[in-house]
Amino acid sequence: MEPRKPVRERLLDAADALLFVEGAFATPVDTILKAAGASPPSLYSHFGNKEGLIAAALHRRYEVWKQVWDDEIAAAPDDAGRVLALWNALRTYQSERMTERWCAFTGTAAAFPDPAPELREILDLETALLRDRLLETATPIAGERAEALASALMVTYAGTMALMLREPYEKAIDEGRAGAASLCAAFA
Amino acid sequence: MEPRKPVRERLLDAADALLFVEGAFATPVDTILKAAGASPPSLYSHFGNKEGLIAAALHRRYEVWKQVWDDEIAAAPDDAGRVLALWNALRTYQSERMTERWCAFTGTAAAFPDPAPELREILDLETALLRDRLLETATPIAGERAEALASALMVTYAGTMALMLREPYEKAIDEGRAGAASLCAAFA
DNA sequence: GTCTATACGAGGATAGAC
DNA sequence: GTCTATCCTCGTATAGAC
Repeated sequence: MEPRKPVRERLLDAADALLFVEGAFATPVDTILKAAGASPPSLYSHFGNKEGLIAAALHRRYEVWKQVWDDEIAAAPDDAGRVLALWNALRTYQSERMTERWCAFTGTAAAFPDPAPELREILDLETALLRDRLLETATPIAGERAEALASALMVTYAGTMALMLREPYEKAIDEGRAGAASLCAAFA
Repeated sequence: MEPRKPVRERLLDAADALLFVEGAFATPVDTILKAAGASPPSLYSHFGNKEGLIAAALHRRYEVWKQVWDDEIAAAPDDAGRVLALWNALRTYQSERMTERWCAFTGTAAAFPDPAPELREILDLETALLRDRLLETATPIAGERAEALASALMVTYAGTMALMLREPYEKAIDEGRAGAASLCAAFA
C-alpha cells in the first residue's frame, strides 16, 4: 500500500467517482464520505458544503476534459477532423472513466436550478469553453457562416449528452458524431 | 367561483405546474399538496407515491404535447416544414405554458437513474414518439438516408432541450431549429 | 487537521378520525 | 374519499474531543 493521499484529494476522488453516476441529488454526502474514508468535518472544512465539493470536483473534470479534447484536436488530420475531435474526445474520455450516466456539467445544471456562485462559475466556464472552441474549429470550414455552424454543433454536442439518458452512450456518441459530420459537410 | 375540480385533477394540475420548474427532486410533495389544496392521503391513495404522481403528470403532458406537434405538422407547407414543425411546436408549447426550465421528460430521466416501471414506461413512450415521428417526417426528404437524418434530428431535438439549461430557451429553440434546417438541406 | 458523536430539519409516507 | 396529526427515515451540517 502506498502512503495515503491527503483527505482533500480522497474526497475529490470519491466525489468525482460517485456524484455523476446517480446524480448530485441522489448521492448523499454520507456515501462520498464512506468511499473517501473521511469524516464530515473534513468535507465541510475543506469545501464549505456539498455544492462546494461538487464545484471543486467539476473544476478537476474541466481541466482533464479540456486536455483530452486538446489532444484530440492536435491529432486530427484536417479541418473537419478538428471539429469531430470533440466526439472522439468523448469516446476517449468516456471509455477511460465511464461510470457516469451523462454530462456531469449539464446534470449538475439540471439538478441545481439556483446554484451557488462557485457552482455557477464552473458551469459557465464549461459552456464558454464549448462555445469558444467550437467557433474556433468551425471557422476554417464555414468562414463567414462559422457562427451558424458553431451554434448547430453546440446543439449537437448538448444533444449527444442528453441522448445518453435515453439510449446507450456509445450509440448517442455515434449518432452525435454523424450529425456533426453532416453539418460540417453542409457548411463546407 | 366555479365548482372545484376533484382532488385528483387538482393534484395533477399542481404537479404539472410545479414539478418541472425546479425539478422533481427539488420540489417537495408538500409544495404540490399546498398548491393543490389537497392532503397527503389524497395523493398517496390516488397515485401510490411521488413517482406515481410524476408518471401521471407526464402522461397528461405527453398527450398535450403530441397534439400540439400534430397540429404543427398538419399546418406545415412542405416536407422540410413538417420536420421543422417540431421546433414550431416547441415554441407554441413553451410560450403557452412556459414555467418549466427544460424538457420535463429528459429532466425526469436525469433525476431518476432507476425509475419505477410506470415512470420508465412513459419516458420510453415519449422517446419512441420522437423517433417514430422524426423518421416519418424525414423520409420524404432523405429517402434511403432517412434513418441518418432522423438520428441527427433526434440529437438536435435533445440538444435543443439541453441547451435550455445553459442559455435562454428562446435562443435554444432558435439555434436548434436552424440546425435542423441545415440538416434538412444537407439531406435533400 | 481529523475524528466521534450528535443536533437539526426536511421530506416521504401512514394511522385513524370524520 | 378526504382530512388532521404524526411517524420515521434520511441527509446536511456542527460541537467538541483528540
